[in-house]
Amino acid sequence: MHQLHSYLNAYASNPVTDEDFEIIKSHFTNKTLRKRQYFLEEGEICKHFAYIIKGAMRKYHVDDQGKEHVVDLYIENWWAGDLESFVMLKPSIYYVDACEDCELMLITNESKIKLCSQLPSFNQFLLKLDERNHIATQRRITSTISSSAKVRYDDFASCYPEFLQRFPQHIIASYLGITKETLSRVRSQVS
Amino acid sequence: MHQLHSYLNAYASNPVTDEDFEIIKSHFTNKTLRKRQYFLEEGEICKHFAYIIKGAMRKYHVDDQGKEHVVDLYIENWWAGDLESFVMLKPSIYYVDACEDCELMLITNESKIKLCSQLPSFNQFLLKLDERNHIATQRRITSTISSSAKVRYDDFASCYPEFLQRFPQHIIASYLGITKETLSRVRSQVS
DNA sequence: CGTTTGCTTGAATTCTGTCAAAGCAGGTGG
DNA sequence: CCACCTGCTTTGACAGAATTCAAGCAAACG
Repeated sequence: MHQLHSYLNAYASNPVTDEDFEIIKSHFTNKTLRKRQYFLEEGEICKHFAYIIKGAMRKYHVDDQGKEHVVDLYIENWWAGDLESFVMLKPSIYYVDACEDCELMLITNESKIKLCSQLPSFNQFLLKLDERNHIATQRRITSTISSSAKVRYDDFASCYPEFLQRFPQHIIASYLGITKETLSRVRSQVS
Repeated sequence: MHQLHSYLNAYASNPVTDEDFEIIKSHFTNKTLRKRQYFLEEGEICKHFAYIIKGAMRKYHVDDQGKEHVVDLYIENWWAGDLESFVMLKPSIYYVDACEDCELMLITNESKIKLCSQLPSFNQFLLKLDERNHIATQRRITSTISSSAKVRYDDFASCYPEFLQRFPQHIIASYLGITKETLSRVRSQVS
C-alpha cells in the first residue's frame, strides 16, 4: 500500500478505499529536495504543502538581527509548509528547507479544498490532523512558558527521541528557544 | 440574530440558515460562572467545550512547585476548554476558570461530532477555526522562542489590546512566560 | 474598618546569552 | 597518506537578562 494511503488510514475511522485514494493521489505532485535546498523562502507565498515521504525538514524565522529561530521540525509522515501563507495567500515570514535529502508529495490549496468537499474521509482526516496539531502545540507552549532549559530539553528528548538522531544540536537548541551553548551545558548535566 | 449565529456566519463562506442554526443551538446548553469559579479542574475530563457569550476566562497549568502558568486567555466569542482531554477523554492537566462573571454555551464531543456529519457548514466552520488557531499558536511560538520579554509584551499589547484592560498584569505576565515583576519593569520602559 | 488583591521597587542571586577559542569528526583534493 | 577544509560540539570568562525574596503602597471589597 502507498505510504500516504496507510498514513491516511491511521487517522480515519474507516479505511480510505482504493478508488478514493486514487483520487487523492491524483491531486499530489512529487518533488525531491537535496539537503540544504529551500522548500519555501521568506517573502514567497506558500503555494504547496508538503507531505514528507522521506527525509527531514525545518521551518525557521530570521529576526531583525539576522538570527535564525527554528519554529518546527518535520520528518517522515509530517506536513511541511506555512499555513498562514498557504490559506491567506500572504508572503511568508518563514523559511522551510531540507535538513536531509527529501522525497515529498505536494498539494495546492485548491486541491485541498476540492478534496475536502469531494471526499468526506479527507475532510475528516484534516479535522483530526488539525486537532492533533492543536494538542501538540498546546503542550509545546505549556512547556516553553513553564520550564527551564533543562526540563524543556528532557521533555523534548522523551517526546521525540528520534529527532535527537536526525537533527544537529544547534537546530534543536533553536527549536527549544535556547542557544547551542546552553543546550550543550544542559546535556552534560545528569537527568 | 443570536450572537453565536452571527459568529458562525463570520467564519462561513455562506451564511448559516435559520433552520441549521436551530439545530446547532439545540446541541448547546447554557451555563453561567461567577468570577473565580472553575470551569475545569486538573484531573477532570473535559466533557464540554464552552463558547463564551460574555466574560473572560483563562486556562492554566500548575507545575510541581505549585506555580501557575497561564496557557490561554479567552474573552467573548472564543472557545474555552482542553481539547486533548475533550477528544481523548483523558484527565486534563489544566485548570480553566472565570476571570469575570461569564455566560457560556456548552457543547459535548458527541454533539460536535453529530453536528459535523449532519451539517457541512458546521464542519467547515470547525476547519476554519482550527486553521485560525493553528496560525495564532504558530505566531505565539515564534514570538516566545525568538524575542525578549519586552518585545513579547509589545507584540501582545499590539495584537490583543483589549486583553490589557480585561486581565490583571500578573495573569498576562504568566501568559507571556515571565514574572509579574519583570512585566512591571518592562512596562515602565519606553517603547 | 481590616483584608485582600494587584502593582511597583530594590537588592541579591541564578540563569542564559555572548564572544572567543579549541577540539573533533568526516570529506576532499593534492 | 596527509593537509586542509567545513560543520558541529564543547568550554571558559564575562555581561546581561530574568527570577527570587522582601517590602511598601493603593484601590477594591466585604
